Amino acid sequence: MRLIERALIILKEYIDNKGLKHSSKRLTIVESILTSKKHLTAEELYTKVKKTDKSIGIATVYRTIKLLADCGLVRELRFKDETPSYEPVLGQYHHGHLVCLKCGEIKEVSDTKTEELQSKLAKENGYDLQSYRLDLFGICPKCKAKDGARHE
Amino acid sequence: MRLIERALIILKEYIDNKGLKHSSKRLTIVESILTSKKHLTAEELYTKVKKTDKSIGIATVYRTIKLLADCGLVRELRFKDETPSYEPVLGQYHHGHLVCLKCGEIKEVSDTKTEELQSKLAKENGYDLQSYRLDLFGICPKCKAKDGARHE
DNA sequence: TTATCTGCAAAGCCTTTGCACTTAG
DNA sequence: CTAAGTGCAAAGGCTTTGCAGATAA
Repeated sequence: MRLIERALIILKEYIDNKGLKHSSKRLTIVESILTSKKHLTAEELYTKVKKTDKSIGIATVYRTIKLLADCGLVRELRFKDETPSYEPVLGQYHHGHLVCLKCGEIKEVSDTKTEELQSKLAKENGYDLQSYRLDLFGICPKCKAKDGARHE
Repeated sequence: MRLIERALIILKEYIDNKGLKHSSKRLTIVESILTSKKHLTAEELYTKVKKTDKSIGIATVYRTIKLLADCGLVRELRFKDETPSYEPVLGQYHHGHLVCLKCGEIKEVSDTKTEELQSKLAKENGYDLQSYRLDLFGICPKCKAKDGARHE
């Protein structure tokens, strides 16, 4: 399954970059959530994970979820009055652009929170989100400095 | 301020319909949150409310927030790893587009939360946001039904 | 060996709830 | 008068954290 392999590579790089270590328990949890077709709460993931490795504790599940969220492989969903749940973010291609109206500079930005809302927004309308385009138009810091000439 | 008056009418109707009662404490809390320019956490609202009526307890703040959420006058925001906060939903009008990749249908969607995040996103990068474009691409419910070819 | 990883259980945080009293209708 | 509203403090539910032992590099 290519998407998952790619995700595992991303994770590996993240772990290596941060000087963290690999572990089989973590891998079990990662695979459990990445192969899930639906979002899972921490408890549900914990239950699922235990089927593979009964010795895993829920603290590790939480720690792994946080790790995955940090490297962008999982995102947290919160529905009204519900326990938060987590869903894998696989081959989805997401980023937006920040465009300076003065100098035309274009900067790529990505933001999990924004994505999350977009996905939710689509879902609320019954759509399956496949991709999005987000363009933010404004004045970049450099031009502000030149222009405003009075604030930072 | 017309928007707030309208909100108070909505609330009154909600209360009357449900056979609930009016109370000055509740009104204080409602006014505090509806006139807030930014979203507030329960604690922040509690603090604000206390300036008007020191005898209000935080439990009532929570109860009132829930009431307002139920009648659609306030919505909950949850940013990653942050305490939930609440923002008034008044006459705001913001929108992006939901575009169906199959049939091309374009639907306007509006969402304050998304806009707020966009503004935040721009800010994080040092930009002053002036406008934005948000297009979400996916498959609309109708096309999903047709395609699946085995449902509908 | 050293820093990270883990399970466990305790601690934390935010929110809800039970109770007795107050108050609107 | 009756049912809803409220403050207070206790109870809950979900997450995080301290610790000591296990483990990757």
